[in-house]
Parts: sequence; structure tokens; C-alpha cells
Amino acid sequence: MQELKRQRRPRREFDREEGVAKAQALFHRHGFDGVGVAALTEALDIHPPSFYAAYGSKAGLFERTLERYVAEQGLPLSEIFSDDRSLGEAITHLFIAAADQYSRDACCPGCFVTEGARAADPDARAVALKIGQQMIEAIHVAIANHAPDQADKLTDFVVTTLRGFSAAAYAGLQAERLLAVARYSGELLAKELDSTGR
Amino acid sequence: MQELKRQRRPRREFDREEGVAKAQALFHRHGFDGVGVAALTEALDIHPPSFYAAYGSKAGLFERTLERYVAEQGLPLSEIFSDDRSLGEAITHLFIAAADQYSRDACCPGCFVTEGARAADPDARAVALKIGQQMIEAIHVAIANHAPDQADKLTDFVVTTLRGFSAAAYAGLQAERLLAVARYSGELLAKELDSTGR
DNA sequence: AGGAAATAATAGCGATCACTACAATGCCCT
DNA sequence: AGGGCATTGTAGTGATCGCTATTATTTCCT
Repeated sequence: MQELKRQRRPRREFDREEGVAKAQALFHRHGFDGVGVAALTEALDIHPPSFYAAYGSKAGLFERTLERYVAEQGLPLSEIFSDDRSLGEAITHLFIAAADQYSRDACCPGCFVTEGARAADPDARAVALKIGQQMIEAIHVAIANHAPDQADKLTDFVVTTLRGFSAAAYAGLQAERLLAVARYSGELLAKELDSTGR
Repeated sequence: MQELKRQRRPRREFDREEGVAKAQALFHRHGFDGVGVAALTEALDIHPPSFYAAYGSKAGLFERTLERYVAEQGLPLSEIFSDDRSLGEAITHLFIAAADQYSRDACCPGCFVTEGARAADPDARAVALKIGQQMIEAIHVAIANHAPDQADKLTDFVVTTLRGFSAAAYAGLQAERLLAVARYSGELLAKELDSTGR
């Protein structure tokens, strides 16, 4: 009985950060529940034990992809809400920047954090919701800096509008049309804010 | 060896339509991917073969729940866009009706069709997208009836805004705050439409 | 009453899920 | 050179996925 040792493919190191990037694209495109560990290990060209040694769990990797997204593609709020802009101008810029970001890559439409919070998996959901809440609070702070008395109301409006942009992009609205909606939304709000004295 | 026939529970008829209603609640709350056939058969108190005999497949039942939702909870566009209202008034009413609908039942937030289109399953996705497209076209027709030259632009804006309401409700925004956003959004748009001569 | 059609129940199908035990391989340090 | 150790490989875990073959039961029609 020929029991000689099976040949084994030579061992290759694999780049953890590159794995996070590839996983981010997959999660963004198909959602947390739409990507299995098998698809991830195949995309990273590794095997399950390496996957778990590197990232702990599927949900753990998902969290790292979310953090990467915020760090690399998060909207620059402090720049958008610069002091030399009126609140209306700033929010218009925010709308346009978000619409551009959400529809730029047709392969990964919408806000990764917002869309990621729709995962059926409770762990993944909780992580995405937590990060999303941080973004909302940052927007609230930026708005409150210009208009403290209307901050709550305007934050609800802005965040809801941004959610709409993300969902529209995710549903396939083309970049040009989404940007037109963003400009229009900003224009409507800016006119109102100007007419009511800031 | 006592091989006497096992007792079988007496046979109960089951109400197909009631099954659709129960499934609708489950799908709406947890999403298509978040509800397994096991959960459905348990909720309907039937067994898998009865399930498939009645509904064909999980995706088939999902389609029936979507149709039920549209028939029973679809927004009454022809009433909202009645002729004695300006376009701004009509869209404001649409926004408020949608916000109310999406946030009324905390257990089933958002638009079932819109949120259903996020399913990872391609069949379920396709069905929800198709029905959603029909709703969008109905909105487009209603708007074009008032303002044919701006119908495309305004439909993009309105649909994107409604998507935002649905997503915000789904994310947990309370009814009162969502309604405030809806009133504000309608007000902004109505002012613009009035100022530019309808 | 008796046969046919319809519907339900038991039990289990293959596939995929996230995840892991264990052995072989490579690199670094002594 | 050789031991320690981290990391990879193969192979497979139990659980759940959507779904079904088969049998048992009831109802309806003649």
C-alpha cells in the first residue's frame, strides 16, 4: 500500500491588511449574510484555520472592514463643516460628498456602515450600529456648532436624507442622478436656513 | 416487540391566508434571510411538506407577502395626489403618510418592499425590486400629472427621500421624530415649488 | 359504502453554514 | 545544525439551510 507522504503546496504568507480590503469589498457588495466563510477564504486564497487565526471570526473580520472603511472613506466632517461656510453651504457639501461617495463605485454602492447594519446576524448588526451611531453623533456635534437650537431637528433631517442617498445608491440609482438629488436637497435646505436668518 | 402504529396528531386544516399574514410579519421584522423555513413552519404550526404544497417555496411565500403588503398597506397615491392639491401639498402629504406608515408599528419598521429588496437571496431580491419599481413608476405618473417637465427630477428626489424614511424607521428613529422630518422635508419642497411657480 | 383526490405527518435528503482538531511546514534564534 | 514557535495545510465537526420522498389520514364524490 503506497502510503508515501502527500505532496503539499509550498507555504505562502498572506497579507492580513490586504485580506481586510478584499473582505470589505465582498461584504459591501453582498452584505454580511451574503458572504460565507468559504467565499472569504477563497477570495483571500487561504484556508479556514489561517482565516480564524488572523481574524478570530467572521464577525471580527467584519468589524475590521468597517473600521477600515471609516478610516479610509469616512466623510471629512471637520473639513466639510469649516467655519467659513454657512450651515446651509456645509450641509449641501455634505450631501454632495456623500452622494458622490455612495455612488462612485458601482460595485460597492451606498454607505458600508449603514448598509452593513442590515445584517441578520446580531453580532454584525451590533457592530455596524455602534459605528453608525458614532457617525451620527459627529454630525450632530458639527451641526450644533453652527445652530445649537436646531441641532436635534436638523440632525434627524440630515441623517435621514443621507440614509436615503445610501439606499438609493444601493438600489442602483446612477451617480449623476443621485448627485442631482443631493444638490437639490442641499439647495432646498440652504434656502430655508438662509431665509430664517442662518 | 410492540410495533403498533404510532399515534398521529389529528389532522388540522390550516388557513393559507393567515399563514401569509404571519409570514409577512416575520419577513418584515427579520428580513427574508433572517427567517428560515423552520421558523416559518413553526409559526404557522405546520410541517414542511404542507408549507411547500401551499406556497411552492420560501421565495414564493415571500412574493405573496409582498403582494399582500401592497394591497393592504400601499400608500393611496391617487388620493394623496388629488387634483385639488398643489404638487407641494401632495408630496408633503405623501411624505407624512409614508413616515406614519413606516414608523407606526415598531415591530415592523420601514417599507416592507424597500427593505425586502435587501435580501441576499437573488430570487427574493428580484421580486421585491420588481414590485418596488412598480411603486416608483406610479409615483412618477402622479408627479408627471402635475409637473411633467420636472417629473424625472422630482421623482428621484421623492423616492430617495422615501427610502430615507424607510431606512430611518428601520434603524429605530421614533415615529414622532420621523414625522417631524417628513413635515420639514415637505415644507422645504413645497416652498421651492411655490416660489418657482408650481 | 367505496374509491379517488387532497392534504397532512414522519423522516431525511444533499448542500452549506461558521468553525476547529491535528499534523506538516517554514522561519527565527540559539 | 537544531529546537521552538508561529502559521499553514488537510480533513472534518455538528448545526442549519431549503426542500422532498414516502406514508398515513381525511374529505368528497359517486
